[in-house]
Amino acid sequence: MTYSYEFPRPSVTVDCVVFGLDEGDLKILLVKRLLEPFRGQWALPGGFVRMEESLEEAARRELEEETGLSDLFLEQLFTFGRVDRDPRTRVISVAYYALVKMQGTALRASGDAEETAWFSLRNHPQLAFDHHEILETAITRLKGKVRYQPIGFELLPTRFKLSQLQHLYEVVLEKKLDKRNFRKKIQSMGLLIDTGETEKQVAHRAAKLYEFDRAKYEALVDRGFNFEI
Amino acid sequence: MTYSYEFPRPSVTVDCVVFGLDEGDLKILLVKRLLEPFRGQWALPGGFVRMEESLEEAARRELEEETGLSDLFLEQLFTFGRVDRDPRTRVISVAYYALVKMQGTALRASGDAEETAWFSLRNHPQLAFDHHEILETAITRLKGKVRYQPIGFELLPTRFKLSQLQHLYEVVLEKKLDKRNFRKKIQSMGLLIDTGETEKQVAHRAAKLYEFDRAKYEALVDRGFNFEI
DNA sequence: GCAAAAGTGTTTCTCGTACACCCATGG
DNA sequence: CCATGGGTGTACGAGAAACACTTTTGC
Repeated sequence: MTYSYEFPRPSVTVDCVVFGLDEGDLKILLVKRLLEPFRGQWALPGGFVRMEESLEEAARRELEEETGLSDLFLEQLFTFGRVDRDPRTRVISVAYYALVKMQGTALRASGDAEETAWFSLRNHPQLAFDHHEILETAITRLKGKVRYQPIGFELLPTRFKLSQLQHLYEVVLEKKLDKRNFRKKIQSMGLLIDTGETEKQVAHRAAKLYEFDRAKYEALVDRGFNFEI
Repeated sequence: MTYSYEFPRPSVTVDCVVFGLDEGDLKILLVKRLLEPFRGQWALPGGFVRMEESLEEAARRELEEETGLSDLFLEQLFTFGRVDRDPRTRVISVAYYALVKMQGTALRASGDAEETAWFSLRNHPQLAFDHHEILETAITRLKGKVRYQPIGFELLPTRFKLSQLQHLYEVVLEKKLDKRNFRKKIQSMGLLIDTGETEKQVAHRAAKLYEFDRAKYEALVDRGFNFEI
């Protein structure tokens, strides 16, 4: 081994911003820390990257350990490396963001988390480390990306109503959308499968339920299609 | 210190994809490695992150040391962390991409680089490590970003002709653009300063020279303006 | 006077936007 | 029968796309 690999090494962690949609309210998942530093404070789920796993594997493992969540949409966000971002030693954090179908998903706190809970996006406790900055970066990314890639569906149940889809965009983009124009646009893409089902037992006309047609989307992308809301 | 900081630590490097525009041809900057592994092979400029510098500082320092370039547009790209991406030990690389005004910029090889040179984007030597993957990621990012942010100007001299600007977009986006429509669109944004100067000594009608109006762009962004080509 | 690049307007068509009423269902 | 959310069409205007000729300059 040459000299170069013997530079002092920073610690490397992954941290995850997990978004969920709860009856039209955008939420994030936080864990209460069991360990120092910031013991007892709320923070993003995350932890140290092990030598035998990739960064994404580390993120998925930590999410599973601390919150019980698995199989969710996960994408790398940004790597945070300010020298003093951890009060004890040099720690570089590779941040990810995740989207989860909240309805019917139970949380389980364990690992380095004392407690796990969902918080409303604009009403959450103060966060440990520079996690507030990570969160802001994730929100910006989500708002930017949701318009150009069909990732919003990751926040909805597999079968959903058009009004749920519209509401999702309204919440994420923070602006009202016109119902007829929204429906016209989304339907014209031809990416929704009409399941033939409707909602049940509602005190008004029952809505049709749709599914996102992932296979068709991927075929269209190959032909140069660009999703855009 | 708690147990957690005593996990084995990976090495952390930064690697930079440096783009330049040379008479209408998109180029990247490579260095020939002085050290093992991959000694004598071409690679992206980069190196180990030191404990007392941030990631971006590390990227700028390595670029300065290995190529002599400073003060260029630099933005974080992606972090590569496959377990076996370095044959010797675990190395996580935070990749950046940079844009440089090539005309009038001289290179200087030093540091861990035996030699430094520009290569045409689609005709370059095989690269060390997973640097080919990093390069492809950078190209995709550049193509995606150049249409929505005025970063193309970073590749042109401070004063430029409209035809140079159009040519830049044609090269990066890999498609021909209509001259009249391009000029109409770019001029309608009101972000170009007419310097009153023209090119000199050319065997045809002399072109007007423009500068990008960064201050005005930033003011417009604050009012919700979106750059788009 | 010719080669070479600069510069310039109009028409057509697509797509985004604005906008209001009837329908189905449960209580 | 009423409250609640579901579902539908059209007219207008802005901006994208297509397209060809004249101007300036050096040699």
